Amino acid sequence: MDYVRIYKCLCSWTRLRIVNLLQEGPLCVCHLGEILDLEQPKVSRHLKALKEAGAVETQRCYNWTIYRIADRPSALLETNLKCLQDLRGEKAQFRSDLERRGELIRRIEAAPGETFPEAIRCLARGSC
Amino acid sequence: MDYVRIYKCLCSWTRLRIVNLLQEGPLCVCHLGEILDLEQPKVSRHLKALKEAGAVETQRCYNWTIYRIADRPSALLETNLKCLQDLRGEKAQFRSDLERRGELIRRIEAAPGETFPEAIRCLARGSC
DNA sequence: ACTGTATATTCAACTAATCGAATATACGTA
DNA sequence: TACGTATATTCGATTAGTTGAATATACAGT
Repeated sequence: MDYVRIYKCLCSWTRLRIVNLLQEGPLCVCHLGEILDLEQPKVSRHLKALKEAGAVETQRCYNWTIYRIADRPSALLETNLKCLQDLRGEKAQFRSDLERRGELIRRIEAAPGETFPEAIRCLARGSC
Repeated sequence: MDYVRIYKCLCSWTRLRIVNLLQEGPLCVCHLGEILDLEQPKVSRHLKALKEAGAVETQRCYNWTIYRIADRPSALLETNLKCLQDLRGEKAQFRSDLERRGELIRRIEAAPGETFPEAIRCLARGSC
């Protein structure tokens, strides 16, 4: 795998925040956008870079594209994913992003069926 | 330490080659340039990026600036330096750069005093 | 002081990355 | 079929990174 491409995909703060969030569990594009407070096309483009470097994988679920950390990353990627996970407590923004993720998921789980389709709720549970 | 800056300094193939070489031992700018076949200002600028990210340190020795891997890198840097070292056999260019480094050092050690001042020879031995 | 060697910096040109805005595509549903 | 939602892509503008060429600085030796 191309080392430079891997490092390039990791040298954006937004993408590091995305990686941090996905290490906690899969998310769809719109939820990432909501947590990070970024417009959808922006999130999409960053996710594309991460995918092309092999850091994340996608799964289609109804209308949603669910992004998750790649389950068999290259050695260099795996090392960095693990290191970032170990360091996630060091960065205030990493912690607050994870807080927001928790709030979002609780909100989805508590909401009535019409607000969030069942699919998105099973995603929140990680069973999708 | 700033994660993005660290990844930025690692996302250039030239800088990865420099790191690979320095992991084997310290080198001055002109020897790096000779091994990599790059002009001196180019090497200097790449080294600056590595230094600003905390990956390398400098030591002045007569006319030469000797660059070496930082001896107390941040956790993220240390992880990556170690990982790159483990992977140095995977990249043909890493291997051939190390070959060229070996040839250069043998040449310095064998050369008569006028060709290479004593300082540069003690550098080659790592005793400078 | 001057010379020579090693290294660092500046500058403008070029290339790559990022962005907002708009649009296109995919897909389930009525 | 048309519609709505979620996601992806294109476009031109802006910004950041890299480059070659030239020049500046640092320093040992004369």
